[in-house]
Amino acid sequence: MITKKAEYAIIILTELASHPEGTMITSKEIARNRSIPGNLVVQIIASLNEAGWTSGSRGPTGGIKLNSDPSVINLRQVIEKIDGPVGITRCLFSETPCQEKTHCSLRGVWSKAQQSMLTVLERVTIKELAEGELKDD
Amino acid sequence: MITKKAEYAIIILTELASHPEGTMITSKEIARNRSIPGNLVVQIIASLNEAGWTSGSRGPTGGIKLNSDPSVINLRQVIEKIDGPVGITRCLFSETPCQEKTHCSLRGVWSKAQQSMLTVLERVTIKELAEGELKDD
DNA sequence: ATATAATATAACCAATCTGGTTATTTATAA
DNA sequence: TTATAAATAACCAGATTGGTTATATTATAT
Repeated sequence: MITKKAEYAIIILTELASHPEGTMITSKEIARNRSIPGNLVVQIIASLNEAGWTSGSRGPTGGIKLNSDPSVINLRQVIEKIDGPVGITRCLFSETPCQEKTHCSLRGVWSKAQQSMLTVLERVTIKELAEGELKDD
Repeated sequence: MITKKAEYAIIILTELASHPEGTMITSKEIARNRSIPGNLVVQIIASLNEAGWTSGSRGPTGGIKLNSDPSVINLRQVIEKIDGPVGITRCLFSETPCQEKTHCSLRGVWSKAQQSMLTVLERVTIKELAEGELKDD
């Protein structure tokens, strides 16, 4: 399952993308605007920084700003950065197919189903999400 | 994540489908043939019985037999019988969208991604899996 | 009848994962 | 030098998973 932390990460990036380019906002503001526990925001942003998508500056007037063009960050990337590799079954985590049968038909099915899901997630960017929200604010 | 029990359930049905129609095999045989812990097989078959796909008869000469045409059992059905409703995110388990924004763009994305995955799983039947195995036995 | 082989049902359990909380440290502006 | 904010790390309770164990029930073979 895609974790709530990954979902929060997407929401945090969307929040950042919904402010004018280069703007800094504090993690506290993000937490308040999006109803995410404050300390979790900080924790998640650490990963987003690691990916290079965001960066923070400390002290008063400090905050977080978006470093990357939100149109090039897609949801799969964010999910995998936070949760690690996606796998809809345990089977897909093992490098090699189990050897129960010479060829396990199931593995191919899992793989296809998962790829189908990931393709949808790859095609949605943070920018699109941010724009999608504007429509009904 | 699709649990190992659901995967086992599919494998058990495939094993049953790979024997001549009407044949009974014991849960112990299934366990041995497919390397599944014996007691788990019994546990899982209870659910398969409940769905009407299989039934057991007790005593010596007893065993399990497939009641349904394996070409009408698809993987989504089996997974949902064992694991309950599928949800790739917590969000999709709540009946109503959260009200953070008037319209949450994310929910639609999750839903589309999940549906895409489920469609693949719906299109694969137990019969196809059983036939797929024959190719390289 | 009775022992045996099989399904059926239920309770239990250790390990892992999740969604947090708490505490501490570091940097910076005023 | 003090307040504010990010950064980092450790901890934790509850849920889920993938089993195991124990016991009851039923049907057959002898």
